Amino acid sequence: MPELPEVEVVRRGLQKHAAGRYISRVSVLSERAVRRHLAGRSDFESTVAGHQVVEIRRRGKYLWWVLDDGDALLAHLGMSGQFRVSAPDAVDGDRHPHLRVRFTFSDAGPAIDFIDQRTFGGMAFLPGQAELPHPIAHIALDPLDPAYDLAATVARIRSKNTEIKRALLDQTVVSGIGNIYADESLWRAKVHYARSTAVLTRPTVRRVLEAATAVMSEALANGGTSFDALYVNVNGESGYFDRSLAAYGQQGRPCPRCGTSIRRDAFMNRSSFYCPHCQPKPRARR
DNA sequence: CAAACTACCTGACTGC
DNA sequence: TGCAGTCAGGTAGTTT
Repeated sequence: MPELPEVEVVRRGLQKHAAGRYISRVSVLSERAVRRHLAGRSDFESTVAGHQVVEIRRRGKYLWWVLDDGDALLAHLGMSGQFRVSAPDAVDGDRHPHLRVRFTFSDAGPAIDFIDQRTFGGMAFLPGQAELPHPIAHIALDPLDPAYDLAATVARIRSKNTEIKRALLDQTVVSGIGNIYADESLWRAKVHYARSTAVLTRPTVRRVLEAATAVMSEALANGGTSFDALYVNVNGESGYFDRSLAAYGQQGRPCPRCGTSIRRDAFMNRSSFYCPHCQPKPRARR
């Protein structure tokens, strides 16, 4: 599912295929895709049309189109959202079944489609918020941001009273990490998902965060992670990082480091994959 | 105030 | 073959 590396792949694709172009028409096929745009579907269509796309920015799993006049078009892919360059010969009767929003441009180039099966994704037009849209002011810097502060993030995690994986998934602590990269980071750092942040040492938390940065950088270099057609880049192509996963989705397979069978636990209403030998369960605390 | 829980969604898959 | 149940999981909003 789209986490930081996958969203960054999409950002780069949009930067290449949408930046500099003038939006001539916006068609919202599903009102739910613009539910965060409080003025509604037709207002979204008429307000966004006519703008030029200046550039595409990203923080964590959010991305936003910087429009001329300093306005922003904020988007989140949710679980299954995609931005796709529409096929050159696409016609109305030929649309993707989960097409939610189509952006048509004033030039002869292809439209950009927002496609989303599970409809957790969406977008909103935010006037004058190109620098940092207000709805994501609470989202922490991500590890690939030049201003990301590792030491401060270590301190923030250690000040919390929770389990390490919950802290990694908390987008107000560090952004961009989802279930896949949380598990991979913890496996690399040899830390169990339920270890208490309050008692982890500074070097241990640092090791986990450095692993997160490394694994997401490697995934980005491989075009992101995808298990199926739900995650693809703007040209509909899959990344290759799933072949490099050591823990996530690998239950029953040998740990690449020690050979012990990878386990899967239910945690936080989702799955956690880990090596019971490399990442021993914390001792129960009273 | 912080931590934890839940609703929101659709489609693939499993078991009977 | 069909159908109910389970799973996938990021975020905002609510509850504890």
